[in-house]
Amino acid sequence: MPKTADFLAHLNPSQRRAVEHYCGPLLVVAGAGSGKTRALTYRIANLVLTHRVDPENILAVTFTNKAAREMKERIEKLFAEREAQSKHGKPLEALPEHEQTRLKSFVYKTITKDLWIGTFHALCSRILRFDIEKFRHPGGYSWNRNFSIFDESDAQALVKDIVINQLNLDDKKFDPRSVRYAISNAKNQGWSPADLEREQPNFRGRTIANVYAEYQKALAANNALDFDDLILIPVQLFRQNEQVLAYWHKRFRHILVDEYQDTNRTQYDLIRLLVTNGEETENFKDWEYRSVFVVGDADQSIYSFRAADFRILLEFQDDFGDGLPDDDTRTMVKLEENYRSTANILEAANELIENNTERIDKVLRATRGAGESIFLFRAEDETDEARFVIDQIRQLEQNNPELHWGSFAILYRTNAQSRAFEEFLGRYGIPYNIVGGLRFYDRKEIKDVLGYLRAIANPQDTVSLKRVINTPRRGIGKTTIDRLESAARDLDRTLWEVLTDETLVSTLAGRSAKAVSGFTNTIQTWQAKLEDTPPAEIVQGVLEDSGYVADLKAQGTNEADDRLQNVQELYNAVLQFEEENEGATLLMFLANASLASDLDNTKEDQRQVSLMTLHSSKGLEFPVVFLVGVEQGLFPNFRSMEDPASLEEERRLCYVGITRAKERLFISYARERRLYGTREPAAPSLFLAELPKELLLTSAVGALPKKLATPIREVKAKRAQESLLNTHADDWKVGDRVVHKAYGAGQVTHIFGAGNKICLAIKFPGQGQKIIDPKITTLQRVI
DNA sequence: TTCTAGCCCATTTTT
DNA sequence: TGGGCTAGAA
Repeated sequence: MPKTADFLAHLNPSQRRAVEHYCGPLLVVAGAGSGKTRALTYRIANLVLTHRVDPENILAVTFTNKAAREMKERIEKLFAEREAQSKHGKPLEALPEHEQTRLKSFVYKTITKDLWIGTFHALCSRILRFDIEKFRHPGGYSWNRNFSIFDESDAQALVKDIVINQLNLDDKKFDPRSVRYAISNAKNQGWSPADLEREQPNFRGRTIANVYAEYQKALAANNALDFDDLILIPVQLFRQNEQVLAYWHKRFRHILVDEYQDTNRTQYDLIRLLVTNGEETENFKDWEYRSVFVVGDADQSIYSFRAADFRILLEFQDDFGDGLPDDDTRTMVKLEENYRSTANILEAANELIENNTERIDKVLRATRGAGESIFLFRAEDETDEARFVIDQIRQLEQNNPELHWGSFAILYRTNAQSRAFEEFLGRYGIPYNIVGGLRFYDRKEIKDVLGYLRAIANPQDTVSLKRVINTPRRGIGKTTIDRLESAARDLDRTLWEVLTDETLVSTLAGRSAKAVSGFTNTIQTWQAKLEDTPPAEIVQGVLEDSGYVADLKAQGTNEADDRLQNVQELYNAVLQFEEENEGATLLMFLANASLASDLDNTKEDQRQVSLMTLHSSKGLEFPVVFLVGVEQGLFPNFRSMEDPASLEEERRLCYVGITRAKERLFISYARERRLYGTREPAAPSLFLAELPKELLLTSAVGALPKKLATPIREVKAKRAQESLLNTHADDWKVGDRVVHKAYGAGQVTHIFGAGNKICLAIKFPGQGQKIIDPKITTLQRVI
């Protein structure tokens, strides 16, 4: 029998309840830093080990590739560790390298390979590769399994073309961007064009619905789906085809959803359909060998502008759960113990978020000491603010050997704020990394190469075809393309069909005709090899045959060199993909690339200061955090100040920012700020007034403190000293709250001995009573 | 077909 | 302030 206790022993009682949950619904309300990933991974392990659930029957959904990858890695490690213990009686680390590798690959083959862990989009695209040909669109459109996935800019371009060229609308009134936004929103609510029209029966609503209908038609003509379709189409398919739904319902007996507060209506529908096999939730009772386990934190819901709706989380109890009050319910667990931040930081976060009305009551409990005060700095302007922040970083780094550049993060509301900080970081030669910004797969050269690959895999993809038909320049200009396209329209054929029709092409001017057939030959050559050629070989061949690399080399500029390097990087990514996925096809690589956010988000650099928006910081933690630009109009942003719901979201964003900090938190605001070229006076954010005054250390009249009051090292020394002094019986009394390094928070229940020779009995929730000598073990008091 | 001056605009963005 | 896009020139 497996020793289940081995990995459950480290859990606190709430975590344990979550991890040991077997069948039925469970909502895990997981505060920041409360060990939510741990609960998820341990539960999966527990399902497999204790309840003998077949890994094939487990579906775990995340929102980011990074979260999915982390979960996979942690589960793999958990199992490998267990194997090492049971086979060798040693921890994994203690085994020789080759044995570690052998165990890991054994675990992969027998367990993790069969788990479905991934983002909503990746999982849905996998389902669609099986079943999209069974989907019946009401407009009669159809897709095949080679479908392309259009990214945001492809989608945007398509909408723009429809608004301006097809429907001849005024693009001032119907800004393609906001039209695209409205369409995306409709899809995320699960609305068809007709539904959208019903929801908004005015001229604007009708017009947008019209664009939506045309847009969907165009997507189908390209055999393409946008990100929203990847979720919406499976939902529609499940609703119209009982067999298909029954298959997946039977397959996914245990469904886990991470970041549940970020789900939108369509994603919720997908989960609900899979769980209940299409039945209404209130009628669904058949929980035998079946569960839905969702983890989230309404206080960290910051993506409502992406149609995320945290009310879905708030409604879970009425929806799947028993609906009983918090104290009696068996379908909700709260993880409130925070293992990340000092008590001061947590108290500030708790006080701030109390000002929100729409939430589940929850208070983060500290398991660590009070820590330092939060430092509030008033800067003259954005330059002064940057100077302050960089000064602090330099001093802290110098005075604290345990801190390195990677220990610091500068968090801001808008990307535009990064400039001033970059300047000062550059001036002092401090390495830094801006998280976000232009993504690898959004680079022009990468989109070009992927355009070729998509055109090969899916020739109906006219958007990709047009992207590369004259890249590099091969003399197929606008007029030629226009003529080909209008021929396609007249004959009701795709552009590709026209391009490959020799008779039609021969009507073009001689030079153009030759260029076109040269291009189509290249594409056709590789299409023929698509099935039985490894993707890397196709990529290399296309790069050569198309002249893309040759063209970049010929340019010889620095910019072209950079592009070449990125193309090389993409090639490496294909190779790596082949290595990691046995029998990988080009189609698989393309799906992966369309859904990947970045290549290098794997490496977390220890040697660079991180700069990022508050949104990007969710899920991360840093020893020292600078929350900058905390001013009215900037944060909260002026667009959110009128509407109470938006203001609450800004407050949650602030809450996310504060809870990123482990040891020290600095908050700053400026008296005036240059925005878009003009200087504007600025006022401190209302969020500052909501923080407890006694936790804030403020700079007097904005003067720069030369040195930090107490660098971390000194604080640590001081704490150690305090604990040494605390050895007199008089210093302790029953009821004192303390924090122990390994056991966490606890309370003194007995004091033994007298004078200098004492020891304490301390009760740690979930771990029983321990006898501790405060002279030997460092204890931190909690006030 | 390609280049460039000037115009407009401006949160956040897991996929 | 600066990046992206368009209209007009080369």
